[in-house]
Amino acid sequence: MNTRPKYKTKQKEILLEFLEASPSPHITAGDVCEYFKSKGSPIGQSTIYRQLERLVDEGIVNKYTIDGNSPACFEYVGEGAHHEKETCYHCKCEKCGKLIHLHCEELEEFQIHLLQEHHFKMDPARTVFYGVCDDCL
Amino acid sequence: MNTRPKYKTKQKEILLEFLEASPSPHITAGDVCEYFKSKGSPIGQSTIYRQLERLVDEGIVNKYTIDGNSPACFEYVGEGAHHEKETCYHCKCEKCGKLIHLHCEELEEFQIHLLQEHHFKMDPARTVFYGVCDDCL
DNA sequence: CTAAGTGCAAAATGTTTGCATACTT
DNA sequence: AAGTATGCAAACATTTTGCACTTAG
Repeated sequence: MNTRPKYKTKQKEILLEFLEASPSPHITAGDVCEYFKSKGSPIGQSTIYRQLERLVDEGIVNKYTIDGNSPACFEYVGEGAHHEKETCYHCKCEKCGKLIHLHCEELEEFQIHLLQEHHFKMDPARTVFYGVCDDCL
Repeated sequence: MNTRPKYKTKQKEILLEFLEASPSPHITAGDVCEYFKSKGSPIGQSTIYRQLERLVDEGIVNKYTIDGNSPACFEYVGEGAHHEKETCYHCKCEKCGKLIHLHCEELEEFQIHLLQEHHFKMDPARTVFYGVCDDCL
């Protein structure tokens, strides 16, 4: 986990710029690669993966694992936003495969309950609720 | 998702037997393959994957995604799990891998909230909370 | 100059698939 | 006989890695 950046590079800069400009929680590494490829590949694929991983370590970007086989999703949250931004939770429909992301006060409360009563610190970025969505019910 | 079994095969039978005998929540498809390979390969890899997937659909086996890159874990829960025992929820520690089973009133309430406010019917048998356990905190 | 970062192509990983064969009913 | 399931090996998709090269400090 020794991933503190030492040098400031062009690649890192434009990657961050891009993420900041498209703060979707559902950007995959592949999406990023594709985007930059279409722009004349100013960043290579390995660098994208490596920088993304680093940004996750730094807490500037969140990584969500929706399901084991699909690619991981990344969400830009920014430097300062650690406490300001609401956590994004995920529900995945087992019927149609749709991914729902939601912000939920009750869930945040439950998380606290889980920690206080069950001594388990849940990680919302890794936890996905499986079930059946509205449309499929 | 048409995966209801039609024929009863030898392979399916011994796979189920094996899972039932080792009800660990940390068995991966690879583990199963390895095991059967060491037994003279009475089941091929594709069959293992295909049957496992089917068992998950049938609710006889649970599948956990620990993190996008590591292999999925399977847990035998058996036929009866669907037909209402007490609802059991799972928390999985990302540090030590421990699986915690818990019964929780708040969580059941939250489930109702999820259904009523967010129109999502969560399936507790398939949902695992990932985070960090007491010991590892 | 040195350490850190990059890019390529190749490897690793875990899982799925096409197709001919074999088994269930 | 007809419909399923199997096994192999090859295909896949995503991510990681080895190594020579470039760049920031």
